[in-house]
Amino acid sequence: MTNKDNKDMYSFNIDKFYQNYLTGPKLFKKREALEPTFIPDELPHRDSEIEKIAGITACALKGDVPPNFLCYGMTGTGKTATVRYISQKLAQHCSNNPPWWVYINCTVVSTPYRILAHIYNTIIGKEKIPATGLPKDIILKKLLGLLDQLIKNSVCFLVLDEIDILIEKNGGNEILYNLTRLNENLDFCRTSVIGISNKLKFMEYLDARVTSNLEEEEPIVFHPYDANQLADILKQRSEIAFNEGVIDNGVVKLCAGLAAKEHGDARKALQLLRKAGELAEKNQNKKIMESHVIKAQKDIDKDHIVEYILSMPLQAQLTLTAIYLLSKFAKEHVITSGDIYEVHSEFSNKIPGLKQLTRRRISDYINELTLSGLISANTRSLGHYGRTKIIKLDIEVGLVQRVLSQIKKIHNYKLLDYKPIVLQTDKVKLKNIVFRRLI
DNA sequence: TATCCACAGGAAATCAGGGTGT
DNA sequence: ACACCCTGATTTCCTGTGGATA
Repeated sequence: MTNKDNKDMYSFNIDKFYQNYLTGPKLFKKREALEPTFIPDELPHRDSEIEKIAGITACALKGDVPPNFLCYGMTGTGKTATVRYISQKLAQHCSNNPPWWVYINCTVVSTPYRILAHIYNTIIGKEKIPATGLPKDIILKKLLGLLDQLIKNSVCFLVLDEIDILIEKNGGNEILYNLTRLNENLDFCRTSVIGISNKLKFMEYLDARVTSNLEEEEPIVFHPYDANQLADILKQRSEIAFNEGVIDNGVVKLCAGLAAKEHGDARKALQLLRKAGELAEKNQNKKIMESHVIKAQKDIDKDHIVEYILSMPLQAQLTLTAIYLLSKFAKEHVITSGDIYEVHSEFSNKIPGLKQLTRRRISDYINELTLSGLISANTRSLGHYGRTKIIKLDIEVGLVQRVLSQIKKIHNYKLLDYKPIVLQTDKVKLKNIVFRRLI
């Protein structure tokens, strides 16, 4: 460690900071209004979607079975919000026996077993079904019994958010098949499945029998918001979220514009505005300015990367570490998947108890990192020297360095201090990666 | 032009770790 | 204690392949 590594050391007076913060200007009135989970009284620019869904679900008011249907649209196009909005409205117009709603976020609740358990536990209101252990068919039977017993003569909506995640795993078709035809085994209760997906083509991976069950109605497509619509949404929310007059002219427009560039993502727009507000408050500014938005934009991108890397499993983090080391020290060379494997293998000698992975597994990790946008990979043929993937780090080296050094094992075993030495054994490729401890 | 490297990446099997009811 | 369940991570086995080189 040299002095210049400590350049961002400075003295920070936390007491003073809190004091100033408390006496400084108060911008937020109700911060939750900018959260993605917040459902406002009115949903601007989603009239046609609301109308369609209302039409499909209205028969629940009279106790009939609403058909299963799907909602498509990119992230931040209001799919989940609209469905939740409808559920609130439906309840308002249903004095007796209002429908039940079970929300299942398939990112979190991602296996057939857990979906069944989640539905059961949500309805009964406690953790009655254990997180693991029982056979699925037993739980399905239990669930059917519970539905008939507790939700007599009413409807239960099962909302499967991010339903596409389910199909990618095996068993996804089976659980969807079961869920979409629960009614055949129910006497008193009626269920209806609402699938929410941000991938349009996920139906292709679906079994034909599930498709027909799930597409009893035309899928409802949520189109991205344009900049003006985003501005309307932001205006509406900011009136709830902020005190009067704290937003500078142009801030809303800027947020809307930036988010519109990213496929009209309302979530992003709201996040920008919130972050900008937080920055302004932290700096004790009286107003949120455009400069705060610009800064917020940068911070959000960084936060995403940091959060993502820290949430990865250790082996994935080590794969990234290998790529980091290679791109830091072997600048003049290209990085291949074989190199990454070699370097990663070295790690398993350095960290006690760490399993050495196979090439196959590393290949999967490389693909995951590529999908996440942290790296990019191009398969290239090197003729007699085989075919491989050329990997490139897509984010700033310094940032990767900082994040990786936060990871305990990587830090404790000083992996970032190792240096892969690349010897060129032939003119085409780099090979024979040897590790040497740096002093 | 056939060859052959160094992988890519699909499918199925296996393992370990969390559980269950009897 | 025993037989069995569910899941996620990984291994095993495998077939496929672009294009420089022989």
